[in-house]
Amino acid sequence: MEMRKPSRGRPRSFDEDAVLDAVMRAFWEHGYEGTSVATLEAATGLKAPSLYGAFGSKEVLYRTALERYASEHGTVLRPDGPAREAISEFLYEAADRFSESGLPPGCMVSTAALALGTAQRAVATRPARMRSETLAGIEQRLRTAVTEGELPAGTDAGALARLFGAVIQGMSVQAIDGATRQELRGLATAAMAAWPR
Amino acid sequence: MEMRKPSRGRPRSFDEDAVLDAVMRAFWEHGYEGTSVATLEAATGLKAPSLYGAFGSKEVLYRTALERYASEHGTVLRPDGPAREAISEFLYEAADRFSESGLPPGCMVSTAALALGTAQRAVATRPARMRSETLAGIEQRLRTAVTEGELPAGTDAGALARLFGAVIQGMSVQAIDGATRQELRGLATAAMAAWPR
DNA sequence: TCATTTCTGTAGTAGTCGCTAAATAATGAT
DNA sequence: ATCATTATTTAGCGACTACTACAGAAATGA
Repeated sequence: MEMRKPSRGRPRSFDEDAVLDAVMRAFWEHGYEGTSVATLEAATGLKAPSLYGAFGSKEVLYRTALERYASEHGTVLRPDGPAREAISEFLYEAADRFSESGLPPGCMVSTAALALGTAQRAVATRPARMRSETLAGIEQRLRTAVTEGELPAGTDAGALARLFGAVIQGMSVQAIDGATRQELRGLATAAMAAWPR
Repeated sequence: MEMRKPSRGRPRSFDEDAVLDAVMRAFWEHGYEGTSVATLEAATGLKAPSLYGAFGSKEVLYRTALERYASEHGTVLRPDGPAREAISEFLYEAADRFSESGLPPGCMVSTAALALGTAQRAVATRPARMRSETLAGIEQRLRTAVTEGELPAGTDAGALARLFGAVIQGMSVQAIDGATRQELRGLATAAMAAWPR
């Protein structure tokens, strides 16, 4: 992907990956507008020009951090096996991830950029698309389960997908509000009772 | 509640209630940090000194608007009748309210102040408590339903309450993401399948 | 009419926002 | 050593933030 430039000139004094990790945590915890460049300086130990030199702008920094979050802390639906187990695992994994000690609570995507000033609306587009893709992924999985007979014909796959998506998003809110891992797991268990039979 | 001051001096040139309504909509749509005083001036047609004279500060203005939202656009659990119907109505009413045309989408409380800078954390306290109280209210209603035999003994009322709370919160996120009223109602229907039997 | 009270608009405050020009430092190439 | 290139630091940019001193306007009671 990334071309390693032949190292001419003064080398970077920081590990770009570690810095991006710190940036991600800051945005994860305080959101886009709640995280100032001064906050990022404090979180990374770098000065603004270094951040801007390495990444470009606060907006790009946020997007990069968001992609990193998705790839390192995101949850994906297991593509094989029964759909019911895939969904169940998905919910329990979310419960665990949203309550991971040493990491900010909740999901960076679920609660990202829900309320923004008009100027920064461009920032909200990407997380909104991520949420949309998650819903679509769940729905597709459920549709397949219907055609394969795991779910009864006539099951409203779209509504069911929205339900499980809502459960994830609500778990994120409750994690931020201080719900424990045990409570989130109980929530996941209760949600699985909505599985059609 | 409010003492009407004996009207000496120049009277207000604006309807305080209408102004507070406009302020509420602005905060509802753009959140606390996403709404600047300049935004509020544009939304109300007033200048800052009038707003500050009538209310006090942006923080007080937000709290006042939030209380107004809760009393005028909030949903309460019907205290009588079967718990199942109360919860069901609660979900459908939320689906309708979150997709009311002419009003901002989603719930001002569910998605309020989830990610804030450390300085404004005081603002997040009140909506967080409101969410907590909603959860507690649902749980109490379910507990009663267990003791009255409407729900099977051994039902995890706490987990079930968290589930329905999460559904509300997730519906709010999806409403903001553009879900239609019909889709939200379908979500509510799917959620009610989790009701123990 | 006059003084008093209260509100409104003008015009600003100090502080923070995201961002960057310019100087300095550290490296590889010659 | 000297140059070219890149990174970091200092210092500060204009724009915006929440907020307010002040003066004028509009109502009141005396």
